[in-house]
Amino acid sequence: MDDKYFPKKVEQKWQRRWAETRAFEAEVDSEKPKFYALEMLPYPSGNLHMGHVRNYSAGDALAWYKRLKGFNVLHPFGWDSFGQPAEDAAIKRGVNPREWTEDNITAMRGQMERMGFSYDWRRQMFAHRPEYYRWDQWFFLKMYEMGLAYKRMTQVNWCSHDQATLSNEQASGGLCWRCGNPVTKKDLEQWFLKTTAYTEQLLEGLTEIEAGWPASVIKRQRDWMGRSEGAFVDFEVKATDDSLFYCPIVDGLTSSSAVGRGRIRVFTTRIDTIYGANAIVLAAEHPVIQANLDNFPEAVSEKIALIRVENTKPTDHEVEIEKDGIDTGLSAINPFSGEELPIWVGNYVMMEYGTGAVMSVPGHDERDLEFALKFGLSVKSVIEPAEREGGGKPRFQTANSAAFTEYGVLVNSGEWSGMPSIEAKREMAAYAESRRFGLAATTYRLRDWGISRQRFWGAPIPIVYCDACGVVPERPENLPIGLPENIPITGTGESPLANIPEFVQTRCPKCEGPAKRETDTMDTFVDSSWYFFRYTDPANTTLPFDPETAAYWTPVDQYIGGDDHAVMHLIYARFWTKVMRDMGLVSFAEPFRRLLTQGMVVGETFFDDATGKKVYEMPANVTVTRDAKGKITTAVSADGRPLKHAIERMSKSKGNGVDPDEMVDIYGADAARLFTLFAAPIENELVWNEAGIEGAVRFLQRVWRLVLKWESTIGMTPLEAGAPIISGARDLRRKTHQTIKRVQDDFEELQFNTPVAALMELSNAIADLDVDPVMATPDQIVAVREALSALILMLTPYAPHTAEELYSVIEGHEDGIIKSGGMFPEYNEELARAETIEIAVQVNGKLRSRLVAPPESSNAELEKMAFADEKTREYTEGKEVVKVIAVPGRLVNIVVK
RNA sequence: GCCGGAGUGGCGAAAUUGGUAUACGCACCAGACUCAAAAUCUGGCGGGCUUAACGCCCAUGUCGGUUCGAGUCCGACCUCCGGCACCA
Repeated sequence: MDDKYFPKKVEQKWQRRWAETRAFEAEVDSEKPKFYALEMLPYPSGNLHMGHVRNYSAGDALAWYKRLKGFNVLHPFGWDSFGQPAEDAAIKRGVNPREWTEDNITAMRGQMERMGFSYDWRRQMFAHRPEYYRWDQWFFLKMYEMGLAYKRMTQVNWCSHDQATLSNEQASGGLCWRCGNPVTKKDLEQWFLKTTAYTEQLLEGLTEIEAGWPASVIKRQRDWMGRSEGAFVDFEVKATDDSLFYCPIVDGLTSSSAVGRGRIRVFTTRIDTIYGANAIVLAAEHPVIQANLDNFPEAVSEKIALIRVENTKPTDHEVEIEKDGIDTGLSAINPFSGEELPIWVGNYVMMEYGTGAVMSVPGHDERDLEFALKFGLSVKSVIEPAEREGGGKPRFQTANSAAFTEYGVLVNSGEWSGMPSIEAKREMAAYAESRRFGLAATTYRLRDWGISRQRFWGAPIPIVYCDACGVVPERPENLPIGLPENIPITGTGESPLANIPEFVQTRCPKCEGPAKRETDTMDTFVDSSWYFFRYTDPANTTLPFDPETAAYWTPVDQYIGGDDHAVMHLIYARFWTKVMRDMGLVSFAEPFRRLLTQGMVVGETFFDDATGKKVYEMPANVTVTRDAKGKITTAVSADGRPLKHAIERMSKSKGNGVDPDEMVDIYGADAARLFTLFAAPIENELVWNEAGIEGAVRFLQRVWRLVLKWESTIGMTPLEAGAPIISGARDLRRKTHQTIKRVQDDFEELQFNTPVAALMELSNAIADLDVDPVMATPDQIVAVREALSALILMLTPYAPHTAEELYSVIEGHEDGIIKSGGMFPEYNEELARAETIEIAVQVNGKLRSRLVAPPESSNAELEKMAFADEKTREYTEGKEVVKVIAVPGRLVNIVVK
């Protein structure tokens, strides 16, 4: 054993040994319990950053822990290697996207290996390779067959900066998820996957996984599905001239036989307020409006066109959009009251939600009120607060007050007056249904997943257009439909594949006649929707994976990644799994039993106040002052210039990234891993602090020196389970077993930071045993040996290289921990038990004294000791004792008057 | 605006879920070793009062409440962070 700890030497040695011994290769083994540990796959940008390191360090720690606990652990890795950056590089620098991607993967793979993560590299998947994406295409064909894939004209979310279409999830907040620029709308024919067919299942499934997922992610998914219960109500259109106005059946809402010509259907969650309706307001895109554009007076048509154009503009949520609209001149009959209501077009009604038509009730809806006030429409109150506090009459709505949007009691509502809202909602919907002009209904915010991308670097959609046969799916045996090599990529927003005749021109799979290929490729989120199943059977050439093999490994027991995928990847993957279940490939519906979302790694950055230029990436040579809350108020550089301070996500592009390779070079992979897990709870944001990692190295060095000190002594003494317990060694053995329990309990709770503190305490305890090993008694040697052995094994998840090396020193062989049957240390309750414990003595709830007692002391004994205690007597003497509370093992509280 | 989450030393953070607040680490201070420095080791380190010791008082964003006892539970407020955003 070296006198000093040389991380690089140890790390290289064990990385080689692990590869030679195939230490982390796992196979189906029905004798052992399995554990599937999975981290979200990265995009191969070419650079590993500290966020990756944190993510994979946590996953690797868990994988190691489970191995040491005797599980058969599947821990695979792969690359989300389709996508835009490769194409951007091709456009900007003329490189080949495939070569660029492969080079990046090679570079990052090297970085990953230097970190020493325990992956089964044989199972590596690459989204961009035909062996993988042929199965994307295979799934697409299956879904097409099942009626889950379809094509339609739509307004897509369009990012003009990236020249790319985006799904709703990717355009959340009106901003592009990748570049952050505002999203506009564009008309395009697109392929969709019917995620909406699974909305209810996706919602119900959340209750099943709720316990193992972060509450925030569950909540965000629920919000994203946006279930809302209400009713459809059909309003009959009263046109000035019936022959001119056509009122088509609203698409997709034909389930009710009551809908037909001459009616407009609205969706409302507040049918109880229907007597307060003053207008019907339609989206500019509503079919009734679009079908009749030519029939409106010119001024009206122009206004509608204007609103439509405004709707396609980027949305800026900082600024509230002003209500706008126009009276169409049409009117409709309120089926409840018989009242005639004007039909308006309003910019605040969205075609994508509900039916694209609302009944405007300004007395009880903020938006409708705003609209009514702007255009001078009448406002009527039809709901009163149910409880009249103080017995006074409730205040009536006036036109200028805020809308009363809560539930209450109906007024001015004909025969329904006096009924509470909740009851009225149910009864009025039922009434509408019986009269065939409405029905109770549930609508969702979730929409189908648009997967078409006018991009090159993705899996081609395996569809052929034939003049004779129309839209024809490819034959599965023709897969993969490969991407052509060496083609010009322009980035104009059109599908690059459309310009490649060799790709486009093909034969119809049905009639063998000439035909054209679909030139759009799939959203890359398709690749990541099922990759974790491919890991179970990565070489399969007849199916995406063998169902039986997958049945052994899946579902994933623990998934770890960033919460930025809460509503994209994590909804798509759940959807895909449900589809696979319906295809008979898997037998469950939820792919991830437990989910852990780790916080971002951020860096403190300082800018020169005068020039705005970044001057210091790390705060090492910056002097800062902080306010009472610890926030940095001023920062000054070493040469006295004032600096601006910012905390931002670490990345190479921001220039504040700490390069993992550099960390490994200076401190070693083990220290880097240990520090990222110790510095903060895994779900918190981690502010990178260079000094902290030095603490991690120091700790590893201390452990190294401890082993060095005891090496020769304990090497000669076998560890005997039943060794006698004598005096000094007793405390160390107790500490060892208490630590085992703490570390184990915390790992089960996925707490990675607190076990490190426990291990540091144990290490300090061994060092505190101030004995020259040569003079040590046998029981001391046994205790030290046990403590060191446990310490090293428990250190493995954090610092596997160092642990392997030290373990080989103690055990005297070089097989590696896993191959030599190393297990997580056994916890012994008997040894962990304290002989004496400290009991707090409180008088009137204030700590006044402490006493030492046997842990099994009864309440009566504790009380007796407390009253006998001199310090306690000072506070109780001469006072009336009202009450005594004793908590075994903890405290005695004496209440005196 | 609506919905979540969080406020504990100079900093990252612990606290067996109502029972001895500040574990562990970072930074800092002092000492030992050294010609010196680094490294290492030892000690100190929430605030206040007290000449010092013994000790006492106050401290988990603020103000109340429940309780023998509150960082933890309840109510109101303040601040910060995140999510959603005209969803009818």
